[in-house]
Amino acid sequence: MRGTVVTSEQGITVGAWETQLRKGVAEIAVLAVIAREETYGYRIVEVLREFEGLALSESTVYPVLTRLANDGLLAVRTEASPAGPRRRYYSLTSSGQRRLYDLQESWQKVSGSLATLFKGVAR
Amino acid sequence: MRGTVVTSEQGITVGAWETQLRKGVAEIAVLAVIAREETYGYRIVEVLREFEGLALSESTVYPVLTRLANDGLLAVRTEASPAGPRRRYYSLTSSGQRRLYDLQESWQKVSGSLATLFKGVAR
DNA sequence: TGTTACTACTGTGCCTCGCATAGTAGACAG
DNA sequence: CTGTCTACTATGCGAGGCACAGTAGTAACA
Repeated sequence: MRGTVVTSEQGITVGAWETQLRKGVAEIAVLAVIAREETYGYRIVEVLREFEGLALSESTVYPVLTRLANDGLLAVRTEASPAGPRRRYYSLTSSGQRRLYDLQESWQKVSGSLATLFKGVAR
Repeated sequence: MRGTVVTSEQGITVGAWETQLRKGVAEIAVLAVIAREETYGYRIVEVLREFEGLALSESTVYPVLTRLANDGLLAVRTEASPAGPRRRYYSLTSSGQRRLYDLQESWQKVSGSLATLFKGVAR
């Protein structure tokens, strides 16, 4: 019932993500890092390690990248590394940008709701 | 590695929750509702339905309550309902209050980190 | 030259959680 | 006595995070 239903034509979208939010953050964090600058998996792991509470292991990031790319949210390009195997550089497609925007909206709602909820809690 | 390790004696704690955060919000939302006032499962579902992005179904809330109670974070008391089966009223134990506080801390960190991350994103 | 270390990505499998679905049961209105 | 709220219980699935393991490229060092 309610908005949980995926309205047929758009597959996995924000509605489904709001379900996923509670297992998530990973997707939005990865998208945000890529939105700042085209980059590759190993680097994303390093970058997110600098953000408290957002650290993700490689075994989380790589599958996310694969999934997002399969969903058409990311474009890929490979380039030789000066110190290792070829890097797979990811950038946002227009759907990817749109998705990031939508996820940010959802995040704001949840975040705002939680803040409101916390206000009623004596500490 | 890092804080993900469960330091033997305290079982599932904040470290583990920071793993769980990404599937979570449910736990912190439920704890927060109970912190405001002693209440029961069905009512929690109703209350959270009023918060955008925090709506949880009964099949999510009840298992959460059971788990939190088993972990000693909630105390239970039953009371007859004027219009249905007996209600199971939950309140926070001192561990529960402590846990809620810790979860709020973690939430702030993640939330703040995401906000910082978003700042670097052109829109 | 072979060992170590860092870079960079791939693959497998487990465990937890959210949730859809279904069921039980009390109270009460028509 | 049927339907509709209220209130909780039980089952099972799918998705995702992550630990763990493996492969491979580059380079320093003995």
